[in-house]
This record gives sequence, structure tokens and C-alpha cells, in this order.
Amino acid sequence: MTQPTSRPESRTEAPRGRHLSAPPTPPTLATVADEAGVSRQTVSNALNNPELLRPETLVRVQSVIERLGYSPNRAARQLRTRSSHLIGLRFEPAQEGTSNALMDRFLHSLTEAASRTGHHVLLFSGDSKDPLDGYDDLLRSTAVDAFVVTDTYAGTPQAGFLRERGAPFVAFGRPWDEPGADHAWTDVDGAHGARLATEHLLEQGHRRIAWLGWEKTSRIGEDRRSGWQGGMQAAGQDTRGLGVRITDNVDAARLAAHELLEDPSVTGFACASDTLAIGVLHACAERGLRPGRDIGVVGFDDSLAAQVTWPGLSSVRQPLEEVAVELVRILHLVLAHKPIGDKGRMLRPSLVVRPSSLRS
Amino acid sequence: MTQPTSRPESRTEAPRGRHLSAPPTPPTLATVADEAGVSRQTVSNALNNPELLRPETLVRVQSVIERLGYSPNRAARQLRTRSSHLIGLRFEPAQEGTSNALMDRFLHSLTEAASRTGHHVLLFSGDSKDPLDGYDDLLRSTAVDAFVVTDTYAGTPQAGFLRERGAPFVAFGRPWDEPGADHAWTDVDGAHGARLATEHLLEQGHRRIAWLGWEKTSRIGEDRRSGWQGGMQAAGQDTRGLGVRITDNVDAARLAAHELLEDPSVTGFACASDTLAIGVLHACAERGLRPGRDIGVVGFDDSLAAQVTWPGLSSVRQPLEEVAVELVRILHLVLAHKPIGDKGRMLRPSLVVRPSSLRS
DNA sequence: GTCTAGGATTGGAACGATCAAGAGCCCTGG
DNA sequence: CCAGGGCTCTTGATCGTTCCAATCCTAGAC
Repeated sequence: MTQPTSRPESRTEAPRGRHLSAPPTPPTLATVADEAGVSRQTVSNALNNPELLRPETLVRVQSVIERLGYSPNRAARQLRTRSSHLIGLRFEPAQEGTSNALMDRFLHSLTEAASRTGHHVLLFSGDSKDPLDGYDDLLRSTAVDAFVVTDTYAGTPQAGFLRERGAPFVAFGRPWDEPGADHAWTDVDGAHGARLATEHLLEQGHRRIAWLGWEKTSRIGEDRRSGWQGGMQAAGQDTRGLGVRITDNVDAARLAAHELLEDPSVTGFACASDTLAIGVLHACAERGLRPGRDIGVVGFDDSLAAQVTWPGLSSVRQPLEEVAVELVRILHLVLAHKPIGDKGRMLRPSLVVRPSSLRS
Repeated sequence: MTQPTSRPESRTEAPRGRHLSAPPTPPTLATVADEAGVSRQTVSNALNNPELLRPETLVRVQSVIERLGYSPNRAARQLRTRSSHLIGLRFEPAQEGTSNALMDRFLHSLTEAASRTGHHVLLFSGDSKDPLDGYDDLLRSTAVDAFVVTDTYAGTPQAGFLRERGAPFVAFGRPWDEPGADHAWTDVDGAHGARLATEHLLEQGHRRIAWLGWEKTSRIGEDRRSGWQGGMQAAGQDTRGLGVRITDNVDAARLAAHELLEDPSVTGFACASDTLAIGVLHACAERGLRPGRDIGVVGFDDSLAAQVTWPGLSSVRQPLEEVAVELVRILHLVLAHKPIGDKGRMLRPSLVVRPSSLRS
């Protein structure tokens, strides 16, 4: 077996001797090295460059690692390699009422995807007035390797700031307002989603399909709207007077739907959110119209509300799991300073069909 | 001003000279020390024990820190002090359809509360089959200072495991099945919430109020149910035949509600979740009963669904923000090895009243 | 003028890992 | 016989911070 060659007494002997109430000092590289009768560096190599070791040595070291339950101290590793294996994500105070369960799905997928490459997600918050608050501290203290930025719409300054600081990051969301942006991003093709909804309603026999969307200032809202418009035009349908812009609010949608439904030829509604779609369902109920049979309604985001609402709301579902996986993939490339084929990648949402849009 | 006494050339001069494409090396303690004409230790004290410095020195050092934009390197500090200022939270793959927007609210509050004491939240995931997966790695690599455990019901082994390992943690959720548990926890008094709902319905003139809850195996479900039962008994109402246990599913609730509504004396429904409550609303719609006027319905969790559903679903709202603040508070005590007054603290939910339970 | 107390500041060591060389060994080829 | 080169493993230095103990300095007491 291993004959522990007598070497200068290791400092790890002291901690192992005592029995205090405090948790025992976890084993270090030196502990493992002593136990296996090799040097620290060899243990390090066993973990990071196993191919450098002779197979027998590798096995021996590994078994000691296993036996002692050793894991490298992250702080020490981080100090030396200058990489923390942490990904920072500023967690915004998503306003109540919005379908922010999206964030939940996304965050979970991101956590999982990151863990597959040995990374973890670090959440931080910041002053809601200053979209850059929090980033700087983490950068200067070299606490994270990179950031995932989630709101790149409406001229948010994060991307520019991080590029200027030379901080690695990827974005969930295309760089709407930045012509010179050259960072990696992934986004969901909202226009495609709205078009799917529109085409589905057309297939169900609806012709005059209205759009309920957000204010013109919302880039995402306008993007989705363009999908509806495109779908309608491709089918030779006139969209004049059918596109409505309101705030994301059930009651606003209900009122808008009532107005549109004054015209009996309007039988379909594609909406920028589930909240708006539910407003349409309310209007239908008040008019004695049956969703599905009489009026086709499709929402966006496939929130819990869409799933539980009567009679089941069709909705466009974002592939958040894939977004997370893709973000982690390109983040990996960015961190390795490897070239990325496409700076940006657009993923397509899918349509979840429920009774609210089915004639039968 | 400061006369930079000539001292052995500091190693920090090299990095400051070059101009590569790589991001510039951030300033270190030594940089600041040189610049301010003091030793490293003095700069360190300026940050950690300002009262040790002479006021003038303090000001001088602080101004240099400010000017250079210095933040201590977290890895180095963590290595030396053995504390990462990170709080680990295992982010479970909350099943779709459940009102997991809860988690979103909680997580955000936790992030904010933690940041107020200079901590960050580290998310990790683990094999869904092994509830302990992930904890061990983070512990052994000393990556986090403590954990927040969120699911202590149904005999989950996390608490026991962490206590055994001597790892600091606090729990969101009381230790249901552990008589010997001595860890700190915070929970929401579900029974109180259900009682609030029941009393509210009684006030609205309902007498025969049914309970729609989860399977008997759910400790949380049984806890909430006991609140309904207590409220009914206090009002001298018989609960026989009114308490139903089903799975958390709209359709199951709809069917159960239909059955209960066969008895016309049943006019109120307190539910263990919004999903179940919405099932009741569906049944009402199918029977031509008007929620609020004819039937009083109250859900639980105040999810998005409760807010947007017609006609607005009353619901019990958990004080997740307060839970997070409280958890961080006691975590602070635990980390400082200070005694905690109460091991556990129960917070009270509130009732959000909407038309589904209002007669007028 | 010396001694002492104590506040302010300093230099060296340590935390636990990786990097960069170097050293020992065995084999091959001139 | 020895130089040269893999292969395997070891040694010392280093990352940036804080801990520890020592040193400097000033003021007060005798």
C-alpha cells in the first residue's frame, strides 16, 4: 500500500486532533496529499487534469478524496484562478399582477442549466431607480464571472455599461435600441408567437381578428403586434380598427373588448398577455358569448391564470427552458473567449391550445 | 499632503502600467495602501474597524478608496475569514400549475432582505429524487455561510442533515415531524388564514361553509383545514360532511363543489388554494349561481389567478416579505452564535377581499 | 529625564488553492 | 556512455485579504 514517507509534520494534524463543539475543519488539499502520500499539486491535478497522473496514482488519490469527502475550497480556488463560477442575475421586483411566474420558470431553468457546467446563480437586488445599481459592486469585488441581463428593452443601459466595463455577460432579450451592440443574446420571437395565435384563429374560421396589446412604448408589445399584423395580411385580412393598445389590466381589456364586439363581425382576439385575454373572456361572459364556439381568444405567456381560467385559455408559451440552456451555452463561449457563431439567437414560442379558441 | 515615503517597489505597479485589451486589474489593498501612504493593514482597518484609525488617516484612506473605486476582493476575504456572505437556497422545480408565483415573491424579498446585511442569495438545484443533493457540495467547498430551507413538511430530511453537519440554517416552515428540532424557523399560520376566510364568510351571512382542501398527507393542508374547523366550531356550526380532501386541481374542485352544492344550504367555500377556489367558481357558473351574491368563495395564496379571475377571487395572502425579513434576521443571529429568543416564529396571513365573497 | 501606558500603525504569516518551474526516472538513439 | 525527451511528480511562489504580534510615537507620571 502507500507508505507514508515521513515528511515535515503537516499543519493538518492539529485540527484533526481536537474535538470541539465547532464543526470540524474540512479536509484540504494538504490533508488529502498527506493521506495519499503525494504532493498537493498531484492532488490538484487529480481533480483538474487527471490525464497527467499515472492511473494507479489517480485511483489512489481519488479514493482518498472520496474517503475524506474532500471538495476544493471555493474561495481559495477563486482567488487563484480569478473565476468564481458564479453568474450574477439582478432579480427585479416584478410588479404584482403581471405574470411574473415567467421569471420563476426561467430562473429555475437557468439554475439547472448553470449547474450542469459547475456554475451557480447569484441573485442580487438593486435600487429600482438605478438599473445599474449592484452590478458595479459585484464586478469590483470580482464576485461573479459574468452576468445574465434580463431586460434589454426600452433602452436599458445595462448592456452598454457592462460592455464598457469589460464584464462578460449575455442577455435574455435582443438589443432593441442599440445598433452597435455586439454582445451575445437570446430572445423569444414574440412576433412569431402572435402570428401562431393569429393563424390558429384563422384556421378556426375567424376572419376579423382583433389585437389587444400594450402601449406603443413597449418594444416587446409592438413586436408581438407585428406578428398579428403579418398573419392577418398574409391571409388577406384588413386590420384597420382592430388593433388596440391599452395597459396590461383586466378591466381595460374588458372594456376594449366590449367596444370591439359591438361589431359582430369581430370574432377573434389575439392578446399580448394572459391578463388582457382574461379581460376579453369577461366581456364575452357579460355578453353571453361563449369563448371557443362564438369567440376565439388566445393569450400570451401560458401563466397559471391561463391554465385555471374557464374554459381554459389558449396561450402562447415561451420556451424559457431552452432560453436558459442557450444562454448558459453562449455564456460558456464568452467566458472561454471563443467566438460565437451568431451573436443573437431567436427561439420560437409554441401555442398551447385550450377550449377558448376551439370551435368544436 | 501625503508624502509617499519610498518603499520597496510594490507589485501593483506592473499591472497599472500596461494597456491590454483585457480588463484592467482592479485595485487591491496594496494599491490603495501605496497611494495613501499607509500599510495594507491600515487600509483593511479603515474598512473593517474604522474606529482604530486616527480621523485624519481615515479620511485620507477613504478618499483614496473612493478615488480608485476599490472594493475588497471577495475571494480573498472569504478565504481568510471563512465567510462568504452567501446564503444558499435550493430552488425546487415547483410543479407547473401550482401557484408557485409565491416563490417569486418570496425569493425577491429574500434577496432584498439579505442584501441589507451585505449578503447574497446563491441558488442551486439538485436531483429531484434526492432532497439532500447539492447541500453537501456547497458545505464541503465552504461556498455558503448558511442555508435557507423552504420545505420542511412531510418529514423532509434537510433539517436533520444540516444540523448533523453543523451547518447554519434557518427554515421557512415549522418542523412538523421533528420533535427534537431546535433550529430557527419562521412560518405562516395557515390555520389562522383559513380561520380568517371562514370568519369572513360567516360575517357575510353564510352558515354552512364547506372546506376544499388537499389530501390528508399534506401537513400544510391539514393545518389550514383546522383553521376552518376552528372557525366553524366557534360559531357553533356543524362541519360534518362539509370538509372535502382532493388533489390540487381545478376540475377535481369543480366536481366536488357540484356535489356539495346539491345541498342548497351550502353557500360558502373556503379553499386551501386558489386553484381549488377557481374550480368552485366554475361549478357556480355551470349552475347559474353568482359568486358573491349567492355563494361566497375564498381561495388561498392570492395568486395572479385570484386577481384576474372573474369576478375577483378573495384570497388569503401570505406575508412573504415579512417572512423573508424575519428569516434574514434570525439567520444573522445564528451566524453570530447569538441566542435566539424564540426558535420559531409564526406570522399571520391576511385576507384580501374581492367580489367572490361579498354579498353586496 | 526616564519610564510607562496605550493609541496608531506596521510587517510577516496564514487561509487553500493553482501556476510555473524543476527534479527524478526510464527509455531511446547517436 | 551520455544527451535528450517524455512522463510523473514535487517544490516554491503567488492570488488579496485578515490575524497576530511587534513597533513606533506621544503624553503623562514620577
